[in-house]
Amino acid sequence: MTAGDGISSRRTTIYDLARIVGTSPTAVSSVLNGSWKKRRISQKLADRVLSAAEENGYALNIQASVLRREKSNIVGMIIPKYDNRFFGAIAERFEEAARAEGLFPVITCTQRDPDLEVEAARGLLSYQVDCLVACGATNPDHIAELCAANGVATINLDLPGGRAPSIISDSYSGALDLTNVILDACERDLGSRAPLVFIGGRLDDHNTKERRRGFLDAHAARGIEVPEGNVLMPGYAPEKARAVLERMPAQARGIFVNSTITLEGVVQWMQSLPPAEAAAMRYGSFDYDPFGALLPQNVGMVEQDVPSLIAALVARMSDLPNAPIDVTKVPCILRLPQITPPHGAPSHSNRGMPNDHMRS
Amino acid sequence: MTAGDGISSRRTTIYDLARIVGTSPTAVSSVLNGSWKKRRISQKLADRVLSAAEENGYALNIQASVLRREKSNIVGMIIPKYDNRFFGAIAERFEEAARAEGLFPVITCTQRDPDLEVEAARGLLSYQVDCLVACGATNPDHIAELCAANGVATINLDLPGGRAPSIISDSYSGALDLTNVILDACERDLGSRAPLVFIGGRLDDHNTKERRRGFLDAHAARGIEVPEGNVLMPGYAPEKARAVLERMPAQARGIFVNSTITLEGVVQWMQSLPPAEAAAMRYGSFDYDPFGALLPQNVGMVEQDVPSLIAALVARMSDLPNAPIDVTKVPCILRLPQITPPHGAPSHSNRGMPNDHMRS
DNA sequence: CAATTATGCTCTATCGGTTGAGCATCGCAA
DNA sequence: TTGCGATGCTCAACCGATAGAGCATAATTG
Repeated sequence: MTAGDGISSRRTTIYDLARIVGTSPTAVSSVLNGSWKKRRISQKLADRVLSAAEENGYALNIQASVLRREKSNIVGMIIPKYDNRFFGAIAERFEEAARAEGLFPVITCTQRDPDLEVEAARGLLSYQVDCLVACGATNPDHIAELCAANGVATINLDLPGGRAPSIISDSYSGALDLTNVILDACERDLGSRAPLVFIGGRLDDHNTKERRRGFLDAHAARGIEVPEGNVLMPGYAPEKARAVLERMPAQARGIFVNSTITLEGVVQWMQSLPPAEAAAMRYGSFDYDPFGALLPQNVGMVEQDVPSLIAALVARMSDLPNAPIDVTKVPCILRLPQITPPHGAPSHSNRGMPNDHMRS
Repeated sequence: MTAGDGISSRRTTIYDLARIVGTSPTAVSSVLNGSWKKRRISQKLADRVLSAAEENGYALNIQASVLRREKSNIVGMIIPKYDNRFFGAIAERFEEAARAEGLFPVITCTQRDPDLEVEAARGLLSYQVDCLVACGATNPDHIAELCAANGVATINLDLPGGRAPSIISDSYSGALDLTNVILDACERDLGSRAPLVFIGGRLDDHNTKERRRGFLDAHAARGIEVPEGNVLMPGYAPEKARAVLERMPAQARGIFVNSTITLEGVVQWMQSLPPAEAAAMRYGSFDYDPFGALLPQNVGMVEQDVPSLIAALVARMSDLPNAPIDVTKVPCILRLPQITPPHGAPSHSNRGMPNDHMRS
């Protein structure tokens, strides 16, 4: 393309191209959006239009295009944070999947702020999104209502709602597995059969509720009773976790951590213990983090299967708006610590070792 | 608002509201966009319009609005990945800052793929962005040309370019500091004055070039010569790092890691060493990761100052399009390992301990 | 009381692309 | 030579919001 002179006052439009090529704006439009075959434009004219567009660095004005069309092909997502691997992966995969479907993804981050969530949703509605994905929303039903009022379909991701189809991880089974792994490690490494401590989240949060249920059931299956004081749910923040851990039951040896964010606080707390005391502890955490997985007393992480979550999401999106209001549960992946192989030997593989499912 | 019946065929427009309230679309529009005072609409009518909008769940059609206006108030950003703390924080803070300025941010992730970068930039141009931020772009000048051809201003973030203002971290000074920290630790803990190993990145990458320069200068200032084989730049991927580390110079005790992504590979490799051998190593890394910071032999991380980077970015954005094509360097923050306090004592604070600059 | 100003609103064109309808021209068969 | 479909393109309306111009009516001034 010719390098813009930097002060090219106006952007190139189909009217400019029409004048340059010597044809009508309609012909230009149909060539550029691919409907020219149907509209019986000659190959010759199409070629001329395309090369003129190239030469002039033409970029479609989506605003005008969407304004006229019935579907925008824009799909929106609200997401709480970008600061952990789970949500980061969700955002990346969602963008990838949307593009593969010929859709344009717009993601916006709501900082776990309920007001910002609604504001962000309204913002995306302004973009005429065909569909809005509410990921980890504190009040998915409110979002769903707002969208319904505008005739826009919604899907809930990560946290379920009652007014739209939901795609979530099977937190219960994941928690059951993780609890068993930690209990096994405590018995094997430390000879302890004491109940674990559950830390992080809030009881009004669906995932926390399910994970707590799995945690308790795993104990029950072994006939281990869990005192109420062993379940600590002060939210997700690391500082909160550190604070409540100061009052942790003395005999506890194993910790079930509800999220990697909370895990930060747990690890900080553990590093403040005398080394011998810290060495006599084991923990496992929900959500996967590559560095978190490498920390000394970590005996397992439950990774949410992001590619499958997104695949389920895309499948539901194609059914919209007639999709049933149901909940799809996607199994989690249990990641066990990599067995450190003898030096120089090929790295020994076990289920879910740290290199699976990583960067594509 | 009245709960949508789910089949509300069309979205509410200003024409609907005008009919409901019994006034003109112009009046409705001016009330909703705030220009009603200037247009001498009465408070009474404004109130009626606002409550009708509320009741009908009205959401502005940005497409139509932007189409008519001269400025879109949309700012775009392309970013390579969401999978580490640095880019995650950049995305979050950028959204926050843009909203605070009354702008609408649209971020799109390019997977470090040069073609996708251009495609994504073109996509954002379609949205009539007023300004496009190219963050960590492999070819910022290409993006800048594309934008110039459309009369859109660009700013480079993280990696500099020659055709637009650039905001980057002061990699050289950060690398100098980090190298000194690692050298000190090797001497103090291991009694070693051997040159460090530099790992990660590519020499055609500006940040890598600057960090390598700081790395070499820190050695030179101590009169330590660095053999060429100590500088390993096989890209950023963890597997690449692991592969080249197999051929690491035998006498090396300290490693300068160019990014947290590369650090993943370094730590995996180190865990494959016999424990005694691993214990006799120290490393430090560019970019901060809360879990990475807590790993045993980590003696320091250099955190890029995201809030300051974004502040500088916003400052430049307000100068556009007349901003000079210059490079703004923002100092990095050196994060040293937290001194583990005696059990029960209040946590001892040193420069850049893990809780500074974290979640707001 | 006429002239002026202020108040409160409406009309109309417009942004750029899309879509259905329409209009020439050409080739070919009857 | 007329008729008819196929080919290749253009016209005009429209999507929803906005901005400038305009036009009543009410309030104020000389």
